[in-house]
This record gives sequence, structure tokens and C-alpha cells, in this order.
Amino acid sequence: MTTDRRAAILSAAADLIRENGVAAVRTRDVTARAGVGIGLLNHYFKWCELRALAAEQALWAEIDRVVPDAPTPDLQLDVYLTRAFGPDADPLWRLWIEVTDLAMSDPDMARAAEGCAEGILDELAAILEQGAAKGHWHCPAPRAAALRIFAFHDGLVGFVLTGLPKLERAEAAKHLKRFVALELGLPQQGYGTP
Amino acid sequence: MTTDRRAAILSAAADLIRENGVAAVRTRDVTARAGVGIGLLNHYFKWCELRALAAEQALWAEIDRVVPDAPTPDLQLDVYLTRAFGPDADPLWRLWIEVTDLAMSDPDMARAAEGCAEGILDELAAILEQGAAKGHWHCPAPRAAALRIFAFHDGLVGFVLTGLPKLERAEAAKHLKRFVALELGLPQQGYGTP
DNA sequence: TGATAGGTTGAGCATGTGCTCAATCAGGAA
DNA sequence: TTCCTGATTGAGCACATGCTCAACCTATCA
Repeated sequence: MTTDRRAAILSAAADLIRENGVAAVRTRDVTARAGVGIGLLNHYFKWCELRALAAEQALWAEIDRVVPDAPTPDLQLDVYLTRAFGPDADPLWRLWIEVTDLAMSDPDMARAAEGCAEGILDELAAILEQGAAKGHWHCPAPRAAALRIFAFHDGLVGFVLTGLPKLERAEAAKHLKRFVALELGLPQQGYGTP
Repeated sequence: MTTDRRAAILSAAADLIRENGVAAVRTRDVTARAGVGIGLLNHYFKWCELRALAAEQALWAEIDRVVPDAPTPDLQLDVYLTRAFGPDADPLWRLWIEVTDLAMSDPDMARAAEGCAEGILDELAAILEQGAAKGHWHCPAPRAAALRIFAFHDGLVGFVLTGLPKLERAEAAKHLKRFVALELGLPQQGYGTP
């Protein structure tokens, strides 16, 4: 039925956020994209709520686009590390950076992003745990390790995307790979070696 | 002389940014704080330029407040690690997060923050290099190591400040200390140990 | 068919905000 | 004192943007 305009509005907002970022989206953009009157948006939502809900939907959509779908944990980790700084993941990280920033002053956004943050962490922790169970690597505290890897990844991505400080994608990828290898006790040269 | 109103405006803007963040500051706030007419701000600056200049000044001011001033590299590193997640450093990091986010879409801001980013990195790299020279630790590539430490620190601080995902200060501090120890080949338990 | 209810519309309102520009002021030169 | 130049002022403009609300559909029921 065409009558589910509420979902259409939410969906349009999420699409626009994926395309242009949270800050750039206006109520009028959303209603235009949804093919709906301005009034209807305000009938169903308050803007800050809609923005948060749409940002969450947009985040999940980007996560789904990037999440490793390989058959085994070690291959999943490979995919993760390969895609970690690929341009395909840029939209996700841009959105992530913007959302976490907004979350500092916007409770709705904070609430909406909570689930995503935990989801990403759980996903990564599951890979680490399963890989350890299968003997691919050593990882006694998967959740904590996932958090450290995610934090390092997050930091590096910020540098790559903002250029503050300047960091090439390839360099960043090397740093992350070494970090993960060290974290999991995988055979790889330490940080000391060039 | 009272006639240096330009500097007064810039200074007022920087103060307000330190107090309230970049996004919250308005031209009228600045002129009111500087005790100056609205027109004068626009006479001396374009708003986006002033905002970037003031953000840079605010960043440097916060950096100066946090930068380790101990006599030897090993003590400087201690101070750095001790203050890394202390509430005293919160304003710096909040500002840093906001500025780097803005820099993605604001060229003036990007240009202004460049120097700060390099400055922080240089500072840290210098400590690492001097410490290695004095035999406190091992660090063949200080600049790269500084970048990794800064990235990890940045990522962890983001988690602590935004709660996305939730991370306690004490936990974050432990993670960073272990990482630095590992990075510098210092004697300390590895990640595997609880 | 007419009445009712609830979805839907968009011109217009209220507010916020960067910036303009004619008017004003202050200090030095003549 | 008078004039002139450049600093300074702030009411008002132009624009952006979330949201209101009286009016308008449209489907359902009696």
C-alpha cells in the first residue's frame, strides 16, 4: 500500500543522509524526496527524532554494505582488513564520524547510534572469538580486543578522511594489519621493523 | 592600546569556542564578548575565516594546557599517559573531534587545524625519539610510532567522550598504556593477560 | 448519498543568523 | 576651530529552516 508514508519519509531521510551526510539534510529535502507534503513529516515526527532514526537506518545500511560475508573467521578478518580503508567504506566512516560527533550534543542521536556501535563491536568480537576457537589465532578477550582494533581503526580512518594529520590509505592499512597481527599473536614483523 | 580590536575579536572568539565548542558560537556572541559592535567583526573578518582562526587558537591553547612539561622523555611519556584520559584533557579532545569533523567540509577549518595536527604529532614523536636516544625504550621510527599512538588515543578518547561504544576512562587508559609499552618494547604484560 | 474521521497539503509563521551600509564618532592636520 | 579620514556602530536586510494550522482530500460506514 502507498499509504505507509511514514516509512517512506523515514526511508527518504535515510537515503539523503547516506548521500549527503546528516548535517546537510533539511526537512524540505526529505519531503520532496518522499513525494510528500511538508506537513506530513511534522505530523509523524519531530525533526530531531526523525534525523536520529534515519541516521541509524543509514548507518546500518552502510554497515551491511561493508560487513565481511566470508565463510570462515580467518577469511572474514582478511576481508575486514582489506576493506578497512577502501573507498567503499568511506561513506560509512564519514557517517560514523558525523554521528558520533553529533551524539555528544544530541541525545536522540546518541540513543540511535548506541545499537550500531555495539553491533559493529559484536560483529568484530564474534569473528575474533570464532577464529580463536578454530585455532587461527590467540584471543582470550575477544570483546576487549575488538574494542582496541575498532578504536585504532577509527583513529586511523579519521586521519585518512580528514587529513589531520595527513595519512595515506595504504599506510593506514599497514598499521592496522600490524596492530591486528600483534593483537592476535599472528606471525608478523613487529612495529620496530620498517 | 585599546585600538587592537581585531585581536580582541579573535581572542573573544577563541575563548567562546573553548567554552562552548565551535558550532555553538555566533557572531553576536563574539562581538558581545569582545565589547565591540557587530559591524566590526565583519569589517575585519569573514565569519568562516574567523571561526577557523579562532578554533586554531583555541586548540593551541588547550594543547598548551595539556602538553607534558616534565624534564626527561620518560617522565614526559608518563605525564602524557597519565593525562591521556583525564577530564582535564576533555576540552581539548572535544574541540579536536569537532574541528576534524568540520574540516571535512570546511576548507578554512582544515587549513587551520593542519598545523595543530602536525604539532601534536611532532611533540609526541620528539618525546619518543629522545627517549629512544637515552635508552629508555626502543623506537626506530618515532614519527610513525607517534602517529599510531595518536590514532589509538584518538579512537579511544572518542569512545570515552561519546559513549559509542561505551568505554570507561580507566579501561581506556589501560589499553593505551599497554599499547605504548608494546610499541616501545617496554617490559609489560601483553594484551592476552587480564 | 451524506456524514464522519483521519490522512494530507503547503502557504505562511517564528526564529535564528551572517552580513550590509548609512550614520556616527574620534583623532590628527591645517 | 574646522575639516577630513578611518575606525566603529547597530538597526535592518536577506535568507534559511523547523514547524503550524486551516483547508482539503479520500475512504469508510450508515
